[in-house]
Amino acid sequence: MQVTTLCLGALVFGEATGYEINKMFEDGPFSHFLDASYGSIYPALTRLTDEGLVTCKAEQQERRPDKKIYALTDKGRQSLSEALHTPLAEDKFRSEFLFAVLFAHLLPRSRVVELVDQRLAAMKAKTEELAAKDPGDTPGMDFARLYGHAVYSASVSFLENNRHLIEDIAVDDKPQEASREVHTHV
Amino acid sequence: MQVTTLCLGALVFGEATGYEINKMFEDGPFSHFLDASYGSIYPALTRLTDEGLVTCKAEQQERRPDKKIYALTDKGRQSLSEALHTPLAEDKFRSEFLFAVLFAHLLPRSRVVELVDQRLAAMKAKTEELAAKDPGDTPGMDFARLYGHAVYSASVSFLENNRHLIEDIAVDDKPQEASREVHTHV
DNA sequence: ATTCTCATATATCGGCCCTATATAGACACG
DNA sequence: CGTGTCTATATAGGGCCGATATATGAGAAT
Repeated sequence: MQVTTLCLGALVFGEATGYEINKMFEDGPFSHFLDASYGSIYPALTRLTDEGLVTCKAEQQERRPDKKIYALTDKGRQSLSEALHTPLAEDKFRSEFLFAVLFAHLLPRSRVVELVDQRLAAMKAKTEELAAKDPGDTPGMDFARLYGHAVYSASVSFLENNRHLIEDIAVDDKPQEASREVHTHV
Repeated sequence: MQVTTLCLGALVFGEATGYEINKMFEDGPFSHFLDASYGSIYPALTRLTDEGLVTCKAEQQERRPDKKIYALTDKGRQSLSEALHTPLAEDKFRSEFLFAVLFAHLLPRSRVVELVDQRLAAMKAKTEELAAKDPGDTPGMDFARLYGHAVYSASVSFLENNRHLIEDIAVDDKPQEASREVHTHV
């Protein structure tokens, strides 16, 4: 699914600028399971305008570059609908953490512990973030939020209960490093 | 983290050809949380060879193109270690299913049900796949497998318990479509 | 018997996309 | 009064995926 389609989706929720669409992917309702950035959003909006799937009205601002406000056309709405009726791609999941875990036996224990701690903190933050119900959310957003919450909760539980599995296969911290640290403290 | 680093990781488990490395991402131990394809793997291996991070010995085969077997050098092993000691990128998760769910109120109920069914089937397949312990797996792979199993299980449970939330906001199937189907049956 | 598909194996092209950067004014904080 | 952050658009460079090309052998289907 291309960024153009994602932009059409973003505009279902109302007209918006490229900047605002970017925020939806960065911080907003899409941020947890989609990504797109300026480098793809602006060209996408230009293409969509050329193809008549969105309209673009430039709002003149004093001493500022024009704000370009994009809105869906009927053709655009129909195009999105078609995309949602064709087979969807499977979820893509990419985790450098799990990649690193594969080499836990090559890493000092302190590094593995650090990685798990960082990840656990990030996961807990996400869980909390997704626990808060926003009254402005649509039912679809609500479902996605609850889904994410369920998955992140499971993730946190697993990590807490099983972190020892990889921490115990990591190698002991190098003696010279440990002693160096001690010395600086003493 | 670039594909070059991923290739270094793949070669920790033993020497391999580009084709075999691709399989590790396609079907093998990496497939659940990483991806890379020919278009990036072959150029990566060339770059790594040029930089002395891997060696390449060509094994001549009768009536076949040479098989190029790559192996890690000490420099390569060190480079991987360095990569694992620098801050890792956060997990990336991309789900067209959740994107589609945001527009459940614009889709016919039958389509939403279909999407959930497909996804549930895919998730269950993954869960089963990850339930099987392979004696050849390293402890790191085992951890990653169990992690995936926990997350996918939670995902299946959530979907089964909450699918009604989005199915109930979908619009009724269009009368003319429904009646058309009925007519063809009658 | 023959055809078709799948598996082995390498490699590249086109196009999409991310990262980083440039530009520029408003506003707040110290 | 500088520094950083927010609004807002845009592009260049480079990385990566998907599709395709090339060869051949094995096994399945017809």
